[in-house]
Amino acid sequence: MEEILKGLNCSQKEAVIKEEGPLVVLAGAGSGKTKVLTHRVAGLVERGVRPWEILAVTFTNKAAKEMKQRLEFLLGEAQAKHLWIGTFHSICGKLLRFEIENYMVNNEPFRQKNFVIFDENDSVSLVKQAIKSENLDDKLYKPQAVKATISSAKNKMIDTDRFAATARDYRNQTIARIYQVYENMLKTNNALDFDDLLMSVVRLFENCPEVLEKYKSKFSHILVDEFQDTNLPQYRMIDLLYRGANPDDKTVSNGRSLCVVGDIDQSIYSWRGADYKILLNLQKDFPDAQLIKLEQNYRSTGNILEAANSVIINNRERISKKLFSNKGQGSKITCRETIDENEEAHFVVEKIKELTATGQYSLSDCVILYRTNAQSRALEEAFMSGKIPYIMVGGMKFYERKEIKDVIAYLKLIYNTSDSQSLRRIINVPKRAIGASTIKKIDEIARKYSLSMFGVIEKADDFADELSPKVAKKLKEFHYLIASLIKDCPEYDLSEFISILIERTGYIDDLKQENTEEANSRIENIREFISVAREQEDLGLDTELGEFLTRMSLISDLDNVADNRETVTLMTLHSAKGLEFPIVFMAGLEEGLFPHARALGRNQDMEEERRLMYVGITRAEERLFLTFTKRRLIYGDYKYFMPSRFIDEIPPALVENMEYTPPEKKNTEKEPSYKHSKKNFYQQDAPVSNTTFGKNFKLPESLKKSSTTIVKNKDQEVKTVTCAEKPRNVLKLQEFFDPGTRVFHYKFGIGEIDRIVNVEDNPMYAVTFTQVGKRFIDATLETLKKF
DNA sequence: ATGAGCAGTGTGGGG
DNA sequence: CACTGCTCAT
Repeated sequence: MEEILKGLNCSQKEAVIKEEGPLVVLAGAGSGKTKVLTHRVAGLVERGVRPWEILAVTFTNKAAKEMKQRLEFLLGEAQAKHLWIGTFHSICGKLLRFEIENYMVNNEPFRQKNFVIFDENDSVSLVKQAIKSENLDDKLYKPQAVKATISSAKNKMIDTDRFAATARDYRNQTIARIYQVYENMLKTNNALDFDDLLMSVVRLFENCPEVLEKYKSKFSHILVDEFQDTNLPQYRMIDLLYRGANPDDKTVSNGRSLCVVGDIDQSIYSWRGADYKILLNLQKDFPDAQLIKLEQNYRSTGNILEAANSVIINNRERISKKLFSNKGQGSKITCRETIDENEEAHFVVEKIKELTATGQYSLSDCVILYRTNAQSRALEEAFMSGKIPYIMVGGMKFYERKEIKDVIAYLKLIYNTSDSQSLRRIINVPKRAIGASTIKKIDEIARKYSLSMFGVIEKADDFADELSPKVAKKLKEFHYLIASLIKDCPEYDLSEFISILIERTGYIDDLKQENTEEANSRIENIREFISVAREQEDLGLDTELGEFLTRMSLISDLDNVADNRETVTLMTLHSAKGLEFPIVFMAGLEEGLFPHARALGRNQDMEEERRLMYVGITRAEERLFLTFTKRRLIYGDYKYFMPSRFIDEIPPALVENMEYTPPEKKNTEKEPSYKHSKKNFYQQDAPVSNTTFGKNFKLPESLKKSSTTIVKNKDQEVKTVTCAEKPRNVLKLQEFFDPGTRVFHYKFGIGEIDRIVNVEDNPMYAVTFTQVGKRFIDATLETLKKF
């Protein structure tokens, strides 16, 4: 225990020690709340609590992973692996996989246990189908907007009946109809959307006392991180797990505990139903709760902290709290106005070059935060031109790419043939001459006979008067393909099975025929996906298809951000929650962008914007740069902006302004050349550099080559595969690099080959890159060159 | 059934 | 600007 308490301050110790009952920790930014949580878990285990009795809920998978790692260190792997650590969504997914069939609605299970999870795209397109099937105009009822309404209802635990009953106007009554149809469709697809994961667990607990009792007695100690971002179903779930169905039960606290950690100043997810009032009201719900405040900040310098404090005091709805630091004043905050988003981006790039030039800071010390994803484009371009490696969090996620979604759709269909969404996605990919009209017909038959679309295809012969023999033949072929895969799936490891899948479906062949840069990169991505599966097998993760698919649905891009990479990080302010960096740039501080236009004039929303500002500022340890521009390209034309009010809320004494210098005055200064000629700046350094580019990275048009995928290096002989029409039949006398060879990859930079492995009969290099870590690279594509 | 070309519309953030 | 969806020709 002494070991565990070492290095903690008084309040932190108190929070770690408390044995029984409810505990609320109000933890300011950088006050060591993660430390409190992990040490609390370690302390419990040390006191004899069994690891599997502890449930720790975090906000992101990344945070969960970090916590797990720290606990492996503190407790050893043997103990740590039994802990239940995860996000609400992943824990719900796991729990439902076991228990969902116990939740009965009208005498049948709410879902079968092989349910699939629909992501946002699937859900929106399902809503769209629902709108169409109700013969409504999807211009009047925009699928996205309707989905958002349904989602917010679900986050308030409002089911279809109650939604219909409380719908006052015609529009909402119509949405109620769509909601009902949408729910029916989810059910026929045996699918859940993200919101359902949470809501279903609550309903399960409410409707099934035995199941609740089972988990209530299992989890005697519950910890929740980032509690200010909890929504109603999440809170209900925690409340039910801790107190059970009877909140007045006084024996609850016997040897049990609930510890929630949060900071209402960092509540930034109200738009998805989170409500910091849940945290504020916790002492009402739990009168015996102990309250601990952590106010010492161990992260930021005085100036940064003071800026954060001065901004957040403008919010009216908050508990007064003032963070203090013992790090000294530190540097002033730098504020910079630029002419447009390109100059803003170049300022950031040049500043980073300057800060890292002396070796005092490394690229991984720097982060650029912005309000909207759209802002990333100009920044990315500037980093590419400036040859600074960067990694972008968010944006296009790995599993959101077409080819990955396609492969996952195959897997989902194989796992759960009721999933007509996935079937629609891949029934004609690659082309099988099954077009839109056929799909429509299948859908109609499916509705008529209450079958899944796959069910219709299975029984294609029975619908001879509706499907022509030609079509039926094609469908039978497709059915045979899927059926054979279903049959063979259990016989193989997952990674092997995926190889077989892309082989038999002809997916890779199809891409190979295409023989374009894009197709090759898709092939690479699929191979990487196979490697992900393989790696998960190696790590001993559960690669049973259902578990794997759940994990893939819930993984977020942030989770893949590895540490210690020599790259700058780009991300939204929302993604940055819980992270810290020595140097922080906040870009786009303009009225209408940040605070966002949709928050102007609405006080509640404005306060949330301000909390977002607070989150941004408090990510910084040593240096903080704020930038804003006069004009910005939106929808293709320029809009003009005023500086953000949040800048004015920082005391001028803390700020050092770097005024914008008009171009004509600049000749005498030693400013970078980009200010003179934007065009030149983009054109000057064309060749691909040894940098890591973001996942959205596309080669500039000028660099695209049709015949090879390798960018040649002047002084290095590189063999390139000359791609004929059928590249796979070209006789290749290829020499492979040996393990240990230092290599260069156009996307991942420099690395070293660990070994050569075969993935679906394709040689692949397992390479550890300095910047992106371990990757599998197709050896036949020869994208690697000796370094 | 498929693909090219055009018109219309949209971006707040994320599991 | 970028993406989707629709129309029309093949």
